Amino acid sequence: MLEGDVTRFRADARRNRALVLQAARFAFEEQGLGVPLGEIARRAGVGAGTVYRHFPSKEALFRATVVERIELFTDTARDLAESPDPGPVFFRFLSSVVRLASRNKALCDALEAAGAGRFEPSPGVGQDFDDALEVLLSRAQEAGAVRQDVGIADLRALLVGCLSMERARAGTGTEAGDQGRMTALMCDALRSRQGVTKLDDLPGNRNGSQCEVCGAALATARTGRPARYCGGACRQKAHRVRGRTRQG
Amino acid sequence: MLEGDVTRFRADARRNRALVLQAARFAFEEQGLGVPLGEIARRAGVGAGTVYRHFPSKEALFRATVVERIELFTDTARDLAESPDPGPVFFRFLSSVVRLASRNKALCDALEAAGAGRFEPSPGVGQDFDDALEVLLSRAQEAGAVRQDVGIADLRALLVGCLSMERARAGTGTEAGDQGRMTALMCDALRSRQGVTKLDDLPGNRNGSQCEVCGAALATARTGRPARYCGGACRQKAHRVRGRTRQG
DNA sequence: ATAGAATCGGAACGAGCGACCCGTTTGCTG
DNA sequence: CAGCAAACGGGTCGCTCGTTCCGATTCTAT
Repeated sequence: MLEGDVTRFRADARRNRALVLQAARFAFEEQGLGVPLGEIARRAGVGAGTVYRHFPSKEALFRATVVERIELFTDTARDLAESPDPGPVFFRFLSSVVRLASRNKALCDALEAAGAGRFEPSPGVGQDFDDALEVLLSRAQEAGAVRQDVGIADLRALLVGCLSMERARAGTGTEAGDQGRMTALMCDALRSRQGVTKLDDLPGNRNGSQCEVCGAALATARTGRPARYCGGACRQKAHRVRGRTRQG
Repeated sequence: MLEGDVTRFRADARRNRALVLQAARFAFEEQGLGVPLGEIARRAGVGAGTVYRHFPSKEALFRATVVERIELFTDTARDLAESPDPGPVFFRFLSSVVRLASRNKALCDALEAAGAGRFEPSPGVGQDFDDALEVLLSRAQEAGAVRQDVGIADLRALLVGCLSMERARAGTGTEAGDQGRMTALMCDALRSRQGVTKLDDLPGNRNGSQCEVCGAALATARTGRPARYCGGACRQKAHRVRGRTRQG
């Protein structure tokens, strides 16, 4: 049902629903999907039962808070699509999304889950975002600012990766001015330039296993369990390390 | 105590310890830190009590299985440090670590946790790995193959990011031959080349807040709660989206 | 004002997990 | 072979968290 259709609800119900949504928004932003539902209820000043009266499950509440943020990104991307100068606009938008999402653990969780195929915030929302972003990408590619061999799936993965990187970089206790550093690095990877790796032409030895020490391709094992090392040297190295291992 | 000091243990204890370690290694590789300890015990064919007899906590068991993998990486990096041709060696080593770790959820979890500063697998292990990796990095930089403005902390974050990206890319159901694609992209970002962003010279407006729609810097709010949008247009856009939001 | 219905809120439930303990079994040693 | 100490393992406890339920409360239409 639409939120605009307000006369069907009692006034206190409307008020409490707004309180729950706001509390959930802040709690999810700070702690991600892992925040206990009881804490959201406590922050909203209501009981847990009230939360369940308005949202059928914790996941539904999470979706309700995260969908609006993604729609905001989508709308912004649509606006920017009409802009001239598509290259800088594309890079600025990407950086912006990463910067805003990295302060919002709920968005990180949602993007990560969507990336792993586990979770769709709401039918169409992720697709709409992808579509809007794809327009920005292809404009930037037409303008020659972005390499031709990346697609929207790469971009989705890059977003997830940038969030991880910024979080990892922030966790090492380096000065705060470094925020955006990894994103800038990622943008450099996207810029079109001579001499970069041809992504669509990578060597494809992915089907065979690889040595766990040196990464060399292994011949397919036909006898019993699969081989783990490419030869005597690497096998010995692995066992040398294992023998050194101390007990916890 | 050292594992080599075997006479102090009964034969069945030694056997069970090995069974537990092996079961833990596989279980953690497949499911990460989240796997229940009972399942590890079941796979090893022992009771949960036996696991606790050998390892004081689940985390200690996790460390014991993950430390040896990291030491393997460290040893490999040390070997490669003596190689001529440091540029290709550096990139091949990075790709190798990502490829191997992306199949091992335990390593992903450990790296992620270490990146967030929550977790040190064992005193010195992470440091040793960083040191060995730093040698490879500086050799590659001296050879002119890697840009000068990245450091070991960047590399640590990049590793975490690449793991996230490969996982996200793999989750979208694209063909398996795409493994390593995101890592190749990141390697391109690391290559020294003209015209890349100067990482140490990024604009530093990080202290002020930023508009949640367009990312513009916000003047510091002196009145009550902080501002969230840069002006009327962005505020209206945010509320337009919020009004459209449907109930879960 | 009042009756009736919608809503509230927190107690209670159940599932899942980590940690621990103790009766039983097993291997080592003299 | 016998005795004993060490190890085994499953049963149990406590905790957290999502969810449900129901008596108490509050709102609104008449």
